[in-house]
Amino acid sequence: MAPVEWTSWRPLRLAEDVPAGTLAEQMDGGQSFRWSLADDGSWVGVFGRTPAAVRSGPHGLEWRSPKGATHAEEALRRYLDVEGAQARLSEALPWRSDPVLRSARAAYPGLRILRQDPHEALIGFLCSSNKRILQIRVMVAALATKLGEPLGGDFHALPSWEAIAGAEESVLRACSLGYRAAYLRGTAKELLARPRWADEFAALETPALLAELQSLPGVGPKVAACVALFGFGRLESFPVDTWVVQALADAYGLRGWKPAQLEQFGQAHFGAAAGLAQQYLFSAARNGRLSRAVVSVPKKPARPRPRK
DNA sequence: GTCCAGGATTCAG
DNA sequence: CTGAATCATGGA
Repeated sequence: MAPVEWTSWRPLRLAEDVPAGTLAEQMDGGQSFRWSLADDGSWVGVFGRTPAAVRSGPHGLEWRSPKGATHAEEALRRYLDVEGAQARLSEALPWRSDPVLRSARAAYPGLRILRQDPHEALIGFLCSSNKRILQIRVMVAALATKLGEPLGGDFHALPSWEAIAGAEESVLRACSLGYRAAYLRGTAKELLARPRWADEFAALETPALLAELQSLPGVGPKVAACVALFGFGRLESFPVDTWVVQALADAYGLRGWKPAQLEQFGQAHFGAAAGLAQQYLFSAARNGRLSRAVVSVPKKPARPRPRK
């Protein structure tokens, strides 16, 4: 395997600067599971079928790709939302009146929701249940290496549904998937017959999208919310995992609330970019940087509203 | 050994 | 409908 020849580093010219701490959280904070920290401090990985590297350099965020890659810059600018749509959405979040959100947002300035493709998000979060981020990354890397198309160097695309559905049991088991192997195979078998599934799903309103996602094996409320947020750009989606449960209990006084109730609270309280607010809180909570001040103690709704 | 992880599914009530 | 048990694996 010939070593990869990289282009020189080039600036991305962001709407808002991204410090190294924010970049680390963005590339390895539980959104995508495809990026690794290289010895030189840069983040190296594959998005879609494009290998790339990014780093927080002396002149802001910089990128490079293997020589010969076409459209890598355009794709990366989209992936990282360089154009700044999320900068405006973040500004519009209620951080002025919410000191918990304000401190979480200040801890990770410039943090963005990665605009992953649906395939990447779905495979990643099918592996995510009851697993830590590091282990999810290992599982996804094994899937790509064993079943994904080689992209040069040691880079591999994520496996197609056809490759997953046709994989030997021993191969999947060697990816440390545990019981999630059945989730992946089950979803692969259903989507194998729907090559346009991502386009069909993308045409749905968010409630219908969530319902369609949850009809897949291994996709429950939380995984569906993550795939909608990270894979389909539904910024209003508010995934509730164990960290968000703890963050909302500690900092918002919402002890004893069930996940569906917390999801309803998050969307009502944070609005159109609730998913982005969720990512600030998730990152702050997971890294022990969440403000402990209770900002509000709303009344618990009598019944969680069904997701429709 | 015990507990937990960006939970989902199945089953008892 | 809700809550508990179960699932496979690895790290703290």
